[in-house]
Amino acid sequence: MSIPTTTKMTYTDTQCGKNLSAVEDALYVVGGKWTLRIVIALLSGHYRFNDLQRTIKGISARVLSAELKDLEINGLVTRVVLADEKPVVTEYRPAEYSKTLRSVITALADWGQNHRKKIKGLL
Amino acid sequence: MSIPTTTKMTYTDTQCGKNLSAVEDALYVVGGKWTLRIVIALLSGHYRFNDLQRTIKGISARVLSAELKDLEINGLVTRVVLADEKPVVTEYRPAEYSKTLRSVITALADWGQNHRKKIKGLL
DNA sequence: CAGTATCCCGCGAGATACTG
DNA sequence: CAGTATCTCGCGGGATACTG
Repeated sequence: MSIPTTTKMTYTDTQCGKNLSAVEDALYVVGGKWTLRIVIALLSGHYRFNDLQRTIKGISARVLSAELKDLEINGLVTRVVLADEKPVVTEYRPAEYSKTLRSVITALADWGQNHRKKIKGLL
Repeated sequence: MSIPTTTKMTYTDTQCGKNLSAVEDALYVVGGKWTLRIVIALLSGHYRFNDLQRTIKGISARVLSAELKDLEINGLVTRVVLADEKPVVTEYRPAEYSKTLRSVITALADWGQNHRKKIKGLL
């Protein structure tokens, strides 16, 4: 089965492998620079393209557009066209599935907040 | 807890801002392609350079080296030289602080595992 | 074993402009 | 408003080789 020739441990090792590949799977979908930020904005009620762009500082239309497309592919976003005449009106709605990311987001947000405190303490 | 059903919102909005910047802070430290994988390996008991490189498939020595350096700077890793003669022996130990990342890692791992299941179900 | 030194390339992504 | 079209560039990071 396992081949730790030079090192010991077997249990933690397979645990490690599982964690690694699971985290890799997650990061593949959600590890991009903008992905989680977009999901956060969506879950906070920003549904429109320009609104999203304004909310997520620094993102370009091109990137936002591309990012929304594969969020849709990954089942995290649903695109809804409310009006396709004259000035088009579109909404990007967080799919139910995107709510499963909440635990990830809070874990990350908590850690980030705490880390910021830690950094400030060092100055 | 309640979400304003109107298009204008203020509460959720500032919530969104907080989440966004907190998550950005976290991602800044831990959002790199390799960072979390390295932390996982470290927390699983892989302390040696070559061991880490073997465990984390696909990482090059150059990148691992660089990554370990700023993990050290960020207080997540402690470098310990066990022997500096002849064949140098070094250990990279996960700092106490790195354990605070466990919740992030498990949240991500859980989601990744679940996501993989979901994907398989769609085929 | 634990790294460093180079060389090199792709693509992620910024800036800017345009359209139905 | 909601995007698309280009053009451009840096740097993240792979490959390979070398060293104390």
